[in-house]
Amino acid sequence: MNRFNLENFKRILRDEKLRVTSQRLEVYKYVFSSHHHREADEIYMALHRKKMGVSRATVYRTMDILYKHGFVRRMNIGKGRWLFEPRLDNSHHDHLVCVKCGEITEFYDEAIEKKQDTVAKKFGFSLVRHIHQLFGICNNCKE
Amino acid sequence: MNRFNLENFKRILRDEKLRVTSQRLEVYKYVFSSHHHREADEIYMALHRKKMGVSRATVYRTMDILYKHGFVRRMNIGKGRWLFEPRLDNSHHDHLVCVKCGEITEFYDEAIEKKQDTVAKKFGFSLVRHIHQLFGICNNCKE
DNA sequence: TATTTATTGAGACTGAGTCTCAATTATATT
DNA sequence: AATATAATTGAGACTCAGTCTCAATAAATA
Repeated sequence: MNRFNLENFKRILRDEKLRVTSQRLEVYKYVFSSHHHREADEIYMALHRKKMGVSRATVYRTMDILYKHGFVRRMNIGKGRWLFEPRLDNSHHDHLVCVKCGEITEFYDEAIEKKQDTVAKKFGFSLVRHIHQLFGICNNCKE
Repeated sequence: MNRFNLENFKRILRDEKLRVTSQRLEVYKYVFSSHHHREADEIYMALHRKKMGVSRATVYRTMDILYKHGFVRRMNIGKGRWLFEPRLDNSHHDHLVCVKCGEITEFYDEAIEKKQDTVAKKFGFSLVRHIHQLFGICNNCKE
């Protein structure tokens, strides 16, 4: 069973003495309605179009909460922009990004994960998190 | 011998029909005067303090040229900011970043590099480049 | 239900980076 | 060397994703 469901989101809000507001729930529902990787502004615009009455500031604030509690992952895509990805399951993975069409493919490689721990240990680091993105040209974009 | 020396920078400018200006050379010299990882604005401010007469726009434009020709690597550090790193040798490496003090340690792991190629091939990607950063707490910051 | 206090939202603000265009200057041409 | 040509420069306006403000609103609590 997935930790990152709506009930757990509400529980965390209560535990943190944050209020369970309709705006926060709308943001959660939109982000978790698909596997899509989305930008914050995209989320704001979508809710705005649907007349959900959620302001830009609230979208950003809610995405911070979701991020801090591990509900979403965040990818830096340059120029100060983030791509958010809902954790629909608990699994960790990294990304392959097509530099032509922007398509994102997820991958997970046990050997790489283990090697990272080895490297960190060698330099006396306690690993907290990592970023691993491979950029290339996907099959569809090769002519 | 390092490809990324001043003479090669000048040669590339000429080959690309770009002019060899004193401003471009000043930026190059500052970036290649140490191993430091620097932000574009830091480079601008340093040259400004030294009264080198290089504008912010020119610093950014020159960093683009250096980046496009592989003279510097670029790390996205969030909020639309980049950290540039001179390639004082030809070697590729990735980074360990301390989340407390910001210290950056370079690492290179042959096995990880090879595994990346395998992963890319599996998904039909032609690898262009990659980002691999490990975040943790360094020895000095553990109390 | 009244009270308390976190949350919201319109819009101003931030700041790294980009762009504009007249003045400057590196090259090419003579 | 002088002139012509066209790339480059720089001051400062602009961009725009994201942040902040603060009066109004609405959860939670008594």
